[in-house]
Amino acid sequence: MNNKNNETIDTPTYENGEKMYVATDCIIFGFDDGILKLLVFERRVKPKQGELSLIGSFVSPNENVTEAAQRVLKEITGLENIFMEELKCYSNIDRDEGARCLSIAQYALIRIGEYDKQLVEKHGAQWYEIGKLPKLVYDHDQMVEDALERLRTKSRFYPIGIELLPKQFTIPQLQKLYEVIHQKQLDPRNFRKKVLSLKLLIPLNKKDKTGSKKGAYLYKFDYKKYKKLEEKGFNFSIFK
Amino acid sequence: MNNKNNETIDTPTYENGEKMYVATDCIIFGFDDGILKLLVFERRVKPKQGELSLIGSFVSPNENVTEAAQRVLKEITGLENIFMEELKCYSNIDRDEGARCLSIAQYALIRIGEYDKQLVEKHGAQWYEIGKLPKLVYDHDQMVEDALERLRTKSRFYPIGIELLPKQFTIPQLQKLYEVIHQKQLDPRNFRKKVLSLKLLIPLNKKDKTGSKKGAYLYKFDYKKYKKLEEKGFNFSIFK
DNA sequence: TCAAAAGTGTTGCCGGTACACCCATGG
DNA sequence: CCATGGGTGTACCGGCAACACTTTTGA
Repeated sequence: MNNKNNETIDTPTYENGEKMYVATDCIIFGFDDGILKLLVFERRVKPKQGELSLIGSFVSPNENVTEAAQRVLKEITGLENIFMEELKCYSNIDRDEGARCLSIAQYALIRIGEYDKQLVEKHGAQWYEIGKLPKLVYDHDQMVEDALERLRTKSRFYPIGIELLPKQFTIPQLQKLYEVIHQKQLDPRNFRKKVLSLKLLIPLNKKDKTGSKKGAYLYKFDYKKYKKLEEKGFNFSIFK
Repeated sequence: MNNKNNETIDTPTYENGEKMYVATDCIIFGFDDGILKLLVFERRVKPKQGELSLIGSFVSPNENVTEAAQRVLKEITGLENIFMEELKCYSNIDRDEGARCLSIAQYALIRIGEYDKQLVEKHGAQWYEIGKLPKLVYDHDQMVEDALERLRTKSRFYPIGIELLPKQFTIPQLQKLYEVIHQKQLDPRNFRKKVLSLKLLIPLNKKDKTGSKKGAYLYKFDYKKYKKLEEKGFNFSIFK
């Protein structure tokens, strides 16, 4: 047993490390009338003035990464307590030409009717439809691609899609959301049957008439019941 | 449109950020004769000398986080090209009392027969059975818990469990692995039927006699075929 | 009155689950 | 020869997929 050969591992003293800048970037999804959108931000200052980027910030000494992302999100949209999840750490050495800087990307799902439009405008942020997104700065394109992939895989087994809909929503709306996320047409009869069989939608006996003349019944998601089921290993899967 | 109110967001100049130490820690799983194990490491130096911790390192200026983790893994086990995936970034401000330091945890799945025993011993690392694990330093307990959770959820839909078995394995071995990971007894007849129906195991027409007198047929996993299926949205799920 | 979307029901089939017996072999 | 684990077959049932028609109502 000899300590000298492996000092870099056995002795993680701080002199061995080099400090780095740590940022967080938010991939903010919204769903508006059948269209999946992303909130991006036009840089008003150098470097890369005028180019599009995700919304982000450095992580301050007095906060952890999650708190930093929540702070940014609130500053830009006015929203708190929204669905946000860590995506991945981006750490390539040349990802930011200015200095060694890594970013922990987080993706957020927001109800597009609820954000503060004035705040968003003030920060030069705009919604872009997924698929019509221009080039973003640095590795932000990659982040968006990865976030989309995560949204697809995760929404297959967890009801996170609900976070993109208004708190009261109709079954056709929910179906449309799944179709857009998964790029796949679904049979409305089977979709309805499947969704209702899960017994996780609470009928509100109210109709939403914006989508059709007949109107569609509104539901809300039974979060409490879902939480209980989830603990027992239940999976909210719409697809087989 | 006014630039002055939002400089902290619109102008991510490096003066606004504070640099931090960035580390990576590896949660290394192994599967040995029906038992799921973790490779942990006894610290030989201060601080926290003699206590148990995960294997980790600071991220150097000339490498990204993945490379750092691969470096550590090779230094300790001699292994390269093994399954490793980012788990989560741990960034609480007081997680390391010495300095502001965040860690990007990665979990790795290794074939327990293949690592370099001498190297492991030299670094003071040892295998512990999951569930009989003593307290680890800092937030490493939390990392292990999160990694286990990830292993459970991910192995439900992706064949990552295979990474823990020898390259040639038997169906009873595979079943045992699933049982241990998911803490659940499975019916051997149904398990076999299900696994074979996926057509992803290549029979080797050889028997492994270490487990029984009769011997069990050996198989290997068809990675190429799986890759193709995965691209089409196929899911390797053993459970419903 | 009609176009457009919402809502309802049936059937066949595949796959999951439950369950019992024979096989091979080393000791 | 027998204990131990490995391997095979069947029958039932529930859930998924495919598919056509009626309802509502604003324009």
